[in-house]
Amino acid sequence: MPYVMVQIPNAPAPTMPPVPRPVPTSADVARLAGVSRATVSYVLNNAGAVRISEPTRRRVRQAAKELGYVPHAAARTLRAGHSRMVLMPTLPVPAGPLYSQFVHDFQGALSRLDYTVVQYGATGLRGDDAARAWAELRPVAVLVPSPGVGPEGVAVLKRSGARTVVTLGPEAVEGARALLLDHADVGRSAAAHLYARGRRRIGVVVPAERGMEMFSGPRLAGSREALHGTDAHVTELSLAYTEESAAALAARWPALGLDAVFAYNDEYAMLLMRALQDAGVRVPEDVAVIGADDLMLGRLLRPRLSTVRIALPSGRDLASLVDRAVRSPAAVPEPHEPFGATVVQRDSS
Amino acid sequence: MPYVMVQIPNAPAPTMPPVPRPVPTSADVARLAGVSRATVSYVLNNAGAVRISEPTRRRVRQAAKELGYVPHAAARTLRAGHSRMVLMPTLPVPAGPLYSQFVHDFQGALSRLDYTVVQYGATGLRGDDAARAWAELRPVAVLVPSPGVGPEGVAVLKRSGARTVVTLGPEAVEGARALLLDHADVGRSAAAHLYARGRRRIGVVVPAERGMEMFSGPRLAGSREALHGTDAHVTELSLAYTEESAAALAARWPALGLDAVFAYNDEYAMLLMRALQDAGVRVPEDVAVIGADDLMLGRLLRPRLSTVRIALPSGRDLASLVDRAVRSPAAVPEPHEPFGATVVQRDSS
DNA sequence: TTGAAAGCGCTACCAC
DNA sequence: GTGGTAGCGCTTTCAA
Repeated sequence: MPYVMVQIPNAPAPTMPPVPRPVPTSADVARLAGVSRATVSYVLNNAGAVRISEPTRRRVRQAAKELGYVPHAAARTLRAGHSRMVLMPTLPVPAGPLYSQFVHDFQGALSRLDYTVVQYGATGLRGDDAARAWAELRPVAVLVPSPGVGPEGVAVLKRSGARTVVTLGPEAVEGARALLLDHADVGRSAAAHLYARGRRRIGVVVPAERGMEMFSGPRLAGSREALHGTDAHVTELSLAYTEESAAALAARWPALGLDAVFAYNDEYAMLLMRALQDAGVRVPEDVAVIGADDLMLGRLLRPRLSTVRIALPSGRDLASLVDRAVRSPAAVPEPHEPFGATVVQRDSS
Repeated sequence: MPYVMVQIPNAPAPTMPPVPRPVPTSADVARLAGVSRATVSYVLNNAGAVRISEPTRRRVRQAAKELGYVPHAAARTLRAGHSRMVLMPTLPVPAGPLYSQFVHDFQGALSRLDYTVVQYGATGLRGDDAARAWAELRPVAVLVPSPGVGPEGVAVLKRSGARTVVTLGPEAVEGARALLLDHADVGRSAAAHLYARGRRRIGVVVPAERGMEMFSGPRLAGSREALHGTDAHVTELSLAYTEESAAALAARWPALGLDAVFAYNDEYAMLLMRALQDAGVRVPEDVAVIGADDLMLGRLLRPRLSTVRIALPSGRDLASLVDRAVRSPAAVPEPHEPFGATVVQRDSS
C-alpha cells in the first residue's frame, strides 16, 4: 500500500497547530483567476509585448491582491540571470556621521537609478571569505570600503557576475575601480600643519576601540611619515572614547611634554580638548589641537577646532559612476585623482 | 536549414569583444571533477548523511577552487524554501550615533547566531509598497523602525514567510512584535522637566531637514501634551543644522521671550546653545536648554548639557528575541514595557 | 489573446 | 559511495 503515506500538499493537518499557510505563488494566482501562470506574469509585469484583455487583467490583479501575492525575488533573479542589487558590506565599526551621510546619499541616488542598495552585515568573515559570501548574492555591483578585499576577492566577485567592483580606500586593488581615499594623507596633512605652526613634540591619538585600526593606523603612519627626518617627534597616544580615559590621558599630560596633538578625528579631539582644558592645559597656547573629518561640532567648540577635511566623493557622483560601469563594463575607467585632505585651520592650532 | 542560427552556448564569439565568461555553476564543477552535481553539493555542504570518499572530496574542492565557483544564493533559497536573512530597512535619514551603534550591535549579535543581516535601501517606496518590496526577498525576520509599516504591510510580510516582524517605534502594529519606543515620551519628559525647573515659556526645536518629522513630530507633540492645561506655553522653533540657521534663530531670540528650550536632540542643542551664547544669551540663567539622546558631546559642553536619555534595547537582546521568534513563532510574546525616557539633569537646565 | 513548457542553479530523495 | 532527477517560483519563447 505505497500510497497511504503520501502527503497531500497543502492539506491541512487533521488536528492542531495552525499550519502556517504556504506562501502564495503565481500558480495560485493563476488558478484563482482562472488563467495560466504566463498570463499572470504578463499582467503583473505590465509586459508591453503582449496584449491581454482588460477583463483578464482585472481578474488577475484581483486574485493577486486577494491572496496577498508577492513575487519571489530569488526566483526572478534566478530566471533572469542577473539582479539590480548593489552590495555594500557594512563597516566593522559603527558608522560616523560622515560615512552615514555618504551612504545615505549613495543609496538615494542609486534608488533613483532603479538599483537596490543592500548593506550586508558580514561581521566575522574576513578578506576573501567575505568576498565569497557577497558573491553568493550575485550583486551587479559592489562597493567595498577597502582594505577589506584583495585581488582574489575582486576576481571572485567579477566571476560571479559583478559588473564592477569599486573600492573606497587607500589602496588600489587589482581589477577593481579604486576611489583613492588615503587616510595616511590625513595624518600627513595634520602633522605637516602642526609642524608649520612651530610645534615639534607631537602626539597622535589612536582610538583604543577595536576595529578602528583600519583608519587609525594609516593616520598615525602618515603623521610619522610627514615628520620623518625633521626635528619633530611623534608620540602615539591611546585613547578610549570615554571621559575617564580622556581624564587619565590629561592627567599625565605634563609628563608627556607635548606641544601639539592630532586627535584622530573631531570627536576624539573634542573629548581630549575638554579633558585638557579641565586639567588646566590651555589650547592652543600650551598645546595645539587638530582633529579630522570637519564635523559640525568642531565649529561649535571654543576655541574653534582646526581639522583636516577629507573630500569624500558625493553619493550621487559615485552612483552615476557605478551605473555607467554596470552599463558598459568595457569602458576603461579614467584614473582617479586621490581625494585630497585639506587642513582647515581654525583657532585650536 | 533551421540549425544554422542556433547559438551554441558558451561558444566564444568569432571575433571581438571579450565575451564575459559565464558564471560557473555546480554543474561545471561536477564536469571538471568528473562527478555528478549531487556529489558536488554533498562535498561543498559537508553533508553528514552521505559518505564521500576522501579522494573524491579533494577532486571536487580542487575543481571548485579552480573555477572560482561560488554557490548561487538565490537558487539555494529557492530550493530550500527559506533563507536566514534578517531584513532591516534603512532609515529615510542618515543614522545618528545612537542608531548606528544599535544597528552595529544588532548585526554583530545576529551574525553570531548565523543570520545574515541586510539593510535594505528602500528610499522612495512608502508604507505597504515598501513592505511588498521587502517581502520579495523572503526574509525570515524583519525589523522595522516604525512608523513605516502598517497592519497590511505586516500581513504581507508574514504571508511571504517572515517568521516574525518586529517594529521599533511609538506604536504597536497589529500582527507585529512591538518594541515600544515612544518619542512623544521624550518630549513629555523634557517639557515636564523644564516646567519643574520653573520655566513657562518653552521653545521646542523642530529640525528643518526633511525626513526628520518621523521623530520630531512626536517629540513636539509630547511636549505640548505635557504642558497642556498648565500655565506654560510651547513655541515651535524650526532650525536647520547649520550655523547660519542657528545664528538667525539666536538673533530673534529676545523677541521670542522664551526662558527654556527643548532642542530636539543633543546635536541641535549644541548648535543652538553655541549660537545663543555667542549672542550673549546666558545658559541656563536666561534660558534653560535640554537635549535628548544622551550623546557624549553633551557631557563635554559647558555648561554640561541636560538631556533625555532613551533606553534602546541592546542589540544583543533584540537579536536573541528575533532568534527565539524565528524558532517558535507560535510562542506568545510577552508584552513589552515601553522603553522609558529619563531626564539626565546636568548644568544647562 | 492565452497556454504549455523549458530551464535558471541548487539540494535532497531514492536507486543503484 | 555515487548518480539520476524532481522541483523550488519565475519569465519567456513558441504554438495554438
